[in-house]
Amino acid sequence: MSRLILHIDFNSFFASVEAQANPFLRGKAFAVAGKGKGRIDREAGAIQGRRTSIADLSHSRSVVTTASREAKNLGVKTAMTTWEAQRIIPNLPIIPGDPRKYAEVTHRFLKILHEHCDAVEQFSVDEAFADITTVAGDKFGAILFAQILRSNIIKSIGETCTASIGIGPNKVLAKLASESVKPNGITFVDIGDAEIFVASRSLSDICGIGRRTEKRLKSLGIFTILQLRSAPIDRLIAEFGPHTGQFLWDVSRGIGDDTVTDSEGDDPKSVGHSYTFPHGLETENEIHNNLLALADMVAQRLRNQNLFATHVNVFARYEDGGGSGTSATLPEATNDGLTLFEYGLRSLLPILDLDRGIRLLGISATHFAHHIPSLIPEHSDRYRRCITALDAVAKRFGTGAWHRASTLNTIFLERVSGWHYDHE
DNA sequence: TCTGGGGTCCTAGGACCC
DNA sequence: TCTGGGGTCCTAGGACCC
Repeated sequence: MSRLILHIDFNSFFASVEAQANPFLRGKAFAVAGKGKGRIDREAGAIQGRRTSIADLSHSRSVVTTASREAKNLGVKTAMTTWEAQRIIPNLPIIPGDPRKYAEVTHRFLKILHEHCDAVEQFSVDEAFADITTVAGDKFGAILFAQILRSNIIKSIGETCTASIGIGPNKVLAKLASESVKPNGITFVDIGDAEIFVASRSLSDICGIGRRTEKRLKSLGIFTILQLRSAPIDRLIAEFGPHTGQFLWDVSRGIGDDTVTDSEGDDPKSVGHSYTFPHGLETENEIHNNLLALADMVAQRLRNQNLFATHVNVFARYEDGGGSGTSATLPEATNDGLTLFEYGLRSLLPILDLDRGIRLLGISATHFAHHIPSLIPEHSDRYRRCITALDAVAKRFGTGAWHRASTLNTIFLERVSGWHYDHE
């Protein structure tokens, strides 16, 4: 028997939440920018930077995270630079993103889903899958369920936060369905109509077919779902590998993964931060300071979630668009910023080409172990007490409330915190 | 067409172990 | 010492998502 999988997707999520919080924004064109739209932290708002300055948001490389519906109608798009957006709509209000606020709303809608569904899988800040097979029973039960869900969300979150809901026999179809009636619709795809429904969409509509895969398919003479359906499985596997090849063959027939893995209580797989500088970095000293500041932010979040990492990844992007990256295994699981920084820097420096100008630096911690390392010989009690106190400060005032003195004279900190230092 | 910042998963070769 | 096969870890890179 086929399952009933529901996908819910909020429309202009960050903008809707901002409009809910501030009635003056309702019905107006505006954009949210500044903080990334990533998978959120389980403990709400850990990356919150309360001091985000307007200067930060209008620097030439910052982009629009979400545009309000009114702004979208006038041509503002996600991922457009704020500079471009304001060229389209002069004086377009740019609201600094507030992860803490969004995480709170995410928490609320996931809670509603959890109350009624067997399994709920969070897909991003504003999207989730839910298995409603037993709770809904059949097509009519499913549509009724979606309608009740929507009214519960409006009651709990507010009327500006509208969502599209898609229901289908698997996750790919449910997602495709929720996208087919974008603002505020409910779409049901029966398993019997799956092949016809998929064929009515284009290749790039499929979650899992990105720019590259679409281009490669086109180079093989495959431009539509129907053409994809007639491609032999051997050929797809030879071209894209066993995993993607099988996925493509399946998806063209409306076949897909129907297992909703409950993500409640899951640990993240990685925790990282990166930053794009307004000007390329050219000295080892600048690399040092910025990487340490980023490592401290990562470590703080690890401690917040009681995670200990055994691997660290570091990466850089150059002014010319190229990049370098590497990873290192740590001798022992840690959540200390200095340790992440030291191992990260040690593996990054040899492969870094300073002459090309560093436009972005990033560091992330992975491979988590939950147990507390047996001993941390290199750190004194005093150091640990100090870190504990600083974590308390960060928890209260947000990441960015404190920084090491050695990292103070960096471009990155000025941007993140809004502080300005006299470089003398 | 990468503008950014946060993630996930897969592949593949080499080292190393049994 | 080499024969073989299987497994895992490590690193690097690619593709995708919002």
